[in-house]
Amino acid sequence: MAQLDTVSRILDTAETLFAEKGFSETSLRTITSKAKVNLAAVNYHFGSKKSLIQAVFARYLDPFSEILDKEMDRLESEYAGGDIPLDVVLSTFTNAILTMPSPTKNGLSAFMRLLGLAYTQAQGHMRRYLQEQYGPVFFRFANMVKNASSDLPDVERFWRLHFMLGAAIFSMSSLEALQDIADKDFGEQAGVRDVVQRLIPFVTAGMSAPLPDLSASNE
Amino acid sequence: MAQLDTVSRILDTAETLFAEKGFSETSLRTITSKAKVNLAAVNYHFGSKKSLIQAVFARYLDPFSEILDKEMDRLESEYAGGDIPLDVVLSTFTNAILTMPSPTKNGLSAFMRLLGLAYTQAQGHMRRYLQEQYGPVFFRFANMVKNASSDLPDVERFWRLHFMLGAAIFSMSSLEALQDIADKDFGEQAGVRDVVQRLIPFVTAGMSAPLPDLSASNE
DNA sequence: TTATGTTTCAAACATCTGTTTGATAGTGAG
DNA sequence: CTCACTATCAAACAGATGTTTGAAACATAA
Repeated sequence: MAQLDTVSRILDTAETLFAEKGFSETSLRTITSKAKVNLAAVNYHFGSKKSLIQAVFARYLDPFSEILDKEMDRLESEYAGGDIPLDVVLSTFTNAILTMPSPTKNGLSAFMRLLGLAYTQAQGHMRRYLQEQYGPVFFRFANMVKNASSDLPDVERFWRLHFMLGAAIFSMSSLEALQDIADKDFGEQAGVRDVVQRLIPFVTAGMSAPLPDLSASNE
Repeated sequence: MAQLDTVSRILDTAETLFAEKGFSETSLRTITSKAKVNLAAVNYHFGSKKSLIQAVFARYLDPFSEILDKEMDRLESEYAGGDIPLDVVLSTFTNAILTMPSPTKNGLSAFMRLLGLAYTQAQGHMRRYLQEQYGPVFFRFANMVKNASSDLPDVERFWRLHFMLGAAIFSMSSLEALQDIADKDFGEQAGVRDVVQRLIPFVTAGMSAPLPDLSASNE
């Protein structure tokens, strides 16, 4: 491995360790020793551990949100005001993920794990940071989904969007473990692309499922 | 609140705090002070923090797995060797969750959050514990799903099962946050039952979606 | 060269962590 | 009552954590 500068080495190592063990389970000492930099380097370059976590995310999400934004431009001009099918909208999202030049060699399964962790583990600062930083782009995407499923009641779509999100984040964040099982049990060596390609029909069908009967009483 | 004994007070408080902030983010001192018991009480009654975490899970999963097992008995005798529709199988699972007498007042959204955390956060001991302790029941359930979707290739079903799992765990673990948004944006006060009732058609449709085209090259 | 600003480093800091200890009550049986 | 057992408590323990410090090394420009 080429001798990168201190900042990059910290980011790479932190990303790997965070994805493996979580944020609070990864100490600065583990990061810095594995990255072969001094302990104080993190606080010197990033200020705090929190800021380091945000920096790890930014390195992925900055290029991704940019690509997604451009892809949505392309899509809107291509369909020129006409209706965009739902599966096309969804594929745009996943394609943006797949074509994104990975900032590190830790594939995007690492990043997906991070996303999942950020959503479930970090209750406070991380979720707020993500919303403030990348909210507009995802809001735009959510709007495209809305237009592509205009027959769906708003509330229903809201929940289904999160079902979709859950299916994606959960399976992607456990990707490596699941790939191992799939390989052992079925002899199939699935790449990230294969899993995504399986995911698309699943969520598309879920989005166009018949409406539920909510006649039962509330809790 | 009635003055419960030390063990129960610890379990209740630990459950709430774990669900709110995660396992490693919750210290024994926070638990014991909030539960108004001595710090040493946890180690005295449970042995260690790890064992406390497992005890919190056991209090939910022991009755749940028992109910699920009996429900599967009932289902098999009712259909007497015949094919059981997929949505019936899935509803059995969710009904087992919904009808389960909650050991605490922290509804089951707290427990769902715990499950999600255990799957994503606790990398080692927790997942192993869950598998060893409750593996057989869930294996039996997975088999029922298999019989109810026999037209699906094994690999495909494997992945879709995890998509399903992700949608459920993810949305349930963020349930309260999502309910707040749904209430604010759409004026709908959805209970746990409503969300589950929305989830069923979504995952059922996903399970019976058309097979994906995997012609593209691997990564 | 000197001077200036940036980066690295070992060491220490203060605080928090899970766990253990030994003393002190409380309880029920013989 | 006495004995043995269980439970609670304040205090201490040993170790890990994020962060800060002040000196040293390095680079760059005047």
